[in-house]
Amino acid sequence: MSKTDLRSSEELILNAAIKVFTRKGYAGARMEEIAKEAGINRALLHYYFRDKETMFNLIFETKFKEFFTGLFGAFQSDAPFFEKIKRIIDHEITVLSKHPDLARFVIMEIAQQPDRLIQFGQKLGLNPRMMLENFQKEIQQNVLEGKIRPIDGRQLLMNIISICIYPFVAKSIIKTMMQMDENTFLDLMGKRKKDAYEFIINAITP
Amino acid sequence: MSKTDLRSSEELILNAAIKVFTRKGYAGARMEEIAKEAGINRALLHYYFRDKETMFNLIFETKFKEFFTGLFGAFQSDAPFFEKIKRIIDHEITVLSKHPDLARFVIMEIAQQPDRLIQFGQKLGLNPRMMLENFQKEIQQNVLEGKIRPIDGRQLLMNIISICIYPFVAKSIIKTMMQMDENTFLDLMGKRKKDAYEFIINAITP
DNA sequence: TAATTGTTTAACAAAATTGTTAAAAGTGTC
DNA sequence: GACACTTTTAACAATTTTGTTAAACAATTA
Repeated sequence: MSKTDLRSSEELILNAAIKVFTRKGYAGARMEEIAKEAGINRALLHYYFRDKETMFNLIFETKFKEFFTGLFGAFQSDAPFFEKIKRIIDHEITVLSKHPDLARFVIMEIAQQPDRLIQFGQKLGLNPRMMLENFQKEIQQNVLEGKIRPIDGRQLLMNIISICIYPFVAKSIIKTMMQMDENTFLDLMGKRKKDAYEFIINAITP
Repeated sequence: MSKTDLRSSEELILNAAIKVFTRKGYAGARMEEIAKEAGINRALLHYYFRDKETMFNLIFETKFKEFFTGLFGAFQSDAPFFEKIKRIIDHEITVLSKHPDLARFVIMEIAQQPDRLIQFGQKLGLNPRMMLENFQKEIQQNVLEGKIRPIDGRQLLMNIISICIYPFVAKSIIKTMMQMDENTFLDLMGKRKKDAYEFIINAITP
């Protein structure tokens, strides 16, 4: 393959590895399948990347960042409270619609090895604790000012996140049960940006 | 080991297999680890159960049933609408609090092989489609009667399920970020039965 | 053209994992 | 004690998966 090809082999391999790892997880992924998906042979995988674990860590770091960074950004924006909620919802649903296996992959691999959350969080300079504390303070503030009903900040936080992320994690179940194809599902998720926002706002306005 | 022991080896193996499979998934589970967890040797695994796949299918069927049957029951109870929602929430949070890996396991394995949902659903005589259709009709009815705000039944359904299940799927992330130990988490889930109910009711009452 | 880099092939080595077998010993039952 | 069933041991076979190597070829660059 010449250098004038649209994508270098390295890139082809990386994209293939992303597909296979995010679909199957570390334990279920096969180097052979990655090579096949990339349209090259197994030897070349090891020419560009040391081994399976190295490859996985590279991809996990990318996906970890993709999953958390934007979300943290939305949480930390200085928009008014309701607007901030809107941004969180829009951002999550937009990102997860584009990356079908992202949420499931990250959640599963952290469940397999919880210390990855600390490890990669530090590596990327994310501070989940401070972020959550600030958001909870903001909730408390709004409760005190009577702008929203009294509610445990942790529960509201979990509700917002759950409503955004769960449908993508359980996508195959939802699609089967509701008899939707991929496009119908994505369409429903598009509408969900508005629906979820209204649902949450109705739930918390006094 | 004598027959007077509290648990038979078969039972020990099964419980060990449940632990390992639900924690690691099919691909990540190791027969060796199951034997170790059961306190017996690998040969005995094959004495009682043909092979890994047979074992897995047995356990998956059990867990599939555990995950869906009670939930379907709650959906199909003939309680009034709000009471039904309350039962669904209570049931889900109670079951998932007792079986920490249940939701993640079932969701992940169905994501790996979506036809399992149809296959095991039929085997257990569950009819997800009819159940969902009935619940959505009930939502429509309540909307028409003005008892709840206008809402897409599919979205409300997803909201209820998401709020109940997601915290258990992402448990390790939530625990780390909110700096909770296991007991604190379970305590929060206990309170969540009431909190989630109020949140949802507030969201839908006009 | 020579040198460098990228790529394929094919064979193979090494490791991990699963599954099998036979022999012996333990257990309870008749 | 004879019998059937359970369990352990230990070795090993089979398979799958991962990783390595050397040789040849292709493409690019100096």
